Amino acid sequence: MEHLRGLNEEQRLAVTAPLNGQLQVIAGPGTGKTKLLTSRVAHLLLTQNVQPHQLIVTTFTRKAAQEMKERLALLLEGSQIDVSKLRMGTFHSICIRLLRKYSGDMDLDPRFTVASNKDVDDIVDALIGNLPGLELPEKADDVIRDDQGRLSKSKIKRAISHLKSKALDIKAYMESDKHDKDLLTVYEEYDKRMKRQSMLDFDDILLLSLKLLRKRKCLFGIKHVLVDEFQDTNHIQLELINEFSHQNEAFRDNITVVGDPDQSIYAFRGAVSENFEFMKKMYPSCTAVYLRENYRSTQDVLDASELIMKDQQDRDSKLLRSQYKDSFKIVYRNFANDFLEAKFIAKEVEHVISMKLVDENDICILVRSNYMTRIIEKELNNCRIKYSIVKGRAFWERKEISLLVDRLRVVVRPHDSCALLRVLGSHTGIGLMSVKKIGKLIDELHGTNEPLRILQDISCGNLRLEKLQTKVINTCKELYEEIRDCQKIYNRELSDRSSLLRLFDRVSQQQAIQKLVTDDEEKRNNLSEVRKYLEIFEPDDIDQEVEELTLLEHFLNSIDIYSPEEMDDDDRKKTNEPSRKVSISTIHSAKGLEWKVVFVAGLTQGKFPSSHIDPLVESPVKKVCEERRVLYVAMTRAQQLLYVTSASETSVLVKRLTDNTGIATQRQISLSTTEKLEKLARQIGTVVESCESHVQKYLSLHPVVTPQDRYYNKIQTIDKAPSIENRISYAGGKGPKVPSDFKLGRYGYPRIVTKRAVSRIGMPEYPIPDNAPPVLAPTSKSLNLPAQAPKRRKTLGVRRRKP
DNA sequence: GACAATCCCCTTTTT
DNA sequence: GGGGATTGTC
Ligand SMILES: Nc1ncnc2c1ncn2[C@@H]1O[C@H](COP(=O)(O)OP(=O)(O)OP(=O)(O)O)[C@@H](O)[C@H]1O
Ligand SMILES: [Mg+2]
Repeated sequence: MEHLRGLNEEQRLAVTAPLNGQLQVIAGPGTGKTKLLTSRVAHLLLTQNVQPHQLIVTTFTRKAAQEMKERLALLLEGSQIDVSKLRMGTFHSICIRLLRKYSGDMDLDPRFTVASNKDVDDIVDALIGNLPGLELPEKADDVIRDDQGRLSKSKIKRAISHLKSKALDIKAYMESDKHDKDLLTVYEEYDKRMKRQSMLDFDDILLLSLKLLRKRKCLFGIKHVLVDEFQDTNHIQLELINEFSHQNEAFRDNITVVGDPDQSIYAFRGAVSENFEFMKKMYPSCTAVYLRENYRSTQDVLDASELIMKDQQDRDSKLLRSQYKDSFKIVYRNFANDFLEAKFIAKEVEHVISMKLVDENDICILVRSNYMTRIIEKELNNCRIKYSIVKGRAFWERKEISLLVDRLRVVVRPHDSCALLRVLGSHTGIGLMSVKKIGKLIDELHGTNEPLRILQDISCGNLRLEKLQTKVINTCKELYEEIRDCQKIYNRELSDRSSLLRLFDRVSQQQAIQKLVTDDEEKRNNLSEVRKYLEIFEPDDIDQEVEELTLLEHFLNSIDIYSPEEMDDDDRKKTNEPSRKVSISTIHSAKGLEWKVVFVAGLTQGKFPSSHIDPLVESPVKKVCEERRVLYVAMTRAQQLLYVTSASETSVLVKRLTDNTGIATQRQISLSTTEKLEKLARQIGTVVESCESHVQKYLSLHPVVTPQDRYYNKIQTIDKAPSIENRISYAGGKGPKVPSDFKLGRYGYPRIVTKRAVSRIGMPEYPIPDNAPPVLAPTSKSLNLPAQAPKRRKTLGVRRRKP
């Protein structure tokens, strides 16, 4: 029984549970739930006479699905079983395939497109503009309005998504007695626009699939349904799980779910960990398995994480046992500002890599929100550390890429007004107003005319729009002709790969794209990535049987399902050179993953927990509980070394780390003595040469900074100047350019900050390198500072330790 | 009045 | 990376 190897007693019990029946595995992080689920799939395939296509396995991300497939392939080696036939993926990707195949049953355009975030944004913006009558100050702050009574884009999006995740379509919502009339109007407008463009949003995909499966047993062969990360399923997903398991009368109600209520972090999307209880009520015969052994982390990581959760109400403490012999104290450290925090992380990463304790792939830096990655990127760049930002679909949402994709969409999707309007807006000479006007026109005339036709009418003067400048009309004409040109290059008859590549080349030569790409190597590289992808892209088997779509259409559809990481992987297999990169990720997308070294950055009051309040959906207390779980998930990603850092004011979430002595230190003790370092290396399984010198280097890495040092390197504050610390230290942004003659500080740090910045993050403090030459103190006058440097000596940050 | 360019500030989390 | 305000230009 090869597939049962490497499992403990309890895990084995779960893996070999009967094919028929329901099973819940409820256990903490790193206890091997995902491993168990993978083994169970193998077990069912190998010993229970189950074919791959008779199983549904849902994972939380596409990456997780990919990983599970790879592990399964290993477990099933030599067995003739074709892993690719498994229905494995996220709920969404499984359902998209289903809907394409059975679109006929749902009266659905089989060539439907999945609306991107941008599409949804544009649609909601347009409908807000179309419903000026709904701006009602007296209804300020309701479910769809902001504090001034205007319709709010984000609120509308959330409200609609919320309805759909409770399986309320327009009809059902209308019939519910406590519906909001205005929300209903907005909902209808939204739906109208989506339908017109044959678009489905993420919630539609689940909702329609549920309806489909209830109407017709499309998945009649399914014998068992397996679900990972069950604590983050929402109402409609639980319904889907049920429906999946009702498709085959001979094998009804066969479900295995695994998860951990403490790791439920998607409440904002309707996830309810109570689904464990709901499921138990639905299936009283459901059995449960609990696991205690943790195979991922050291005991210190587990203890610190558990300590954080002590504040959690309604929770039994969960004592996990680490399987590691040696354990190392976690690091918690606060910095004066986020700039220094990022610098510390970069230095630390550089150190552990340079001593060959771990390599880049063993390291991850976790943050609460996406924007926090920028400052860290910048510092890693400074240290020439290779990194990659983990974010599934983000590649396709980059400016240059999405513009290209929009232009491709326009060529083959005649109803796609979202893409057309964005393409239009990308031309110089056409501004917001013109786009809005034309958008409105498309809205009004859609019944009889395709968007492209309307563009044509505008460009040849058939449709006269008031106050539309001739400049705009000319641009429309240009665009129209260009699109026609493209359609000559690529169409139903000319849909081979070389035509597609020719189309790509034509489109990427276009001015708006060229303007973005010149002077920006990264953007250029991104575009050639896409071209490379087009060269090798093959539609999925499953998708191929669906419809006679052209290659380009298949490609556009695949964007909804595949992440660029997979592109990257293909690439890597080809060139056969493993790319080593530090991961930077939000905590939410790091779910289920693990690294030897983990940094959790940005535990700063107001940022994490985010000061964002959403009293309409959750109570503030619940919100903090969820944020605490987010931190718990983050910390439990670590196998050996865990760092938690913050800037300026410390988050309430980590109070216990600072209050309790002996939990966290300010730098890694395991890197600070030869003996500990050797132990650590042994546990990791690497060989570190000359530990002694690395320890010495580590001790000097974060030098003690005296107040005098800080004083001499003090920052000049001025009233109105570019907020340099933003501009220099953050990648991107469209703020003021740093003047070319801008003086950097003595040590390469910015010396001028705005008063506003100082009030926000406090006066920056920069460490002085050991080899810094002496500096003459500037006069207090020139610095606008008190005449005397602070006298009291206080060690900042690191305390010297006895060797 | 429409548009582009510039500056300042803020930024939840994802399929 | 973008929303919003402001300014200068056509
Ligand atoms: N019985 C075991 N013996 C040795 N290693 C194990 C065992 N079970 C799991 N592991 C290892 O422990 C690590 C964590 O396992 P896994 O990812 O399955 O945990 P999990 O419960 O799914 O965690 P999470 O809640 O974070 O998703 C993996 O590296 C896995 O290979
Ligand atoms: Mg897991």
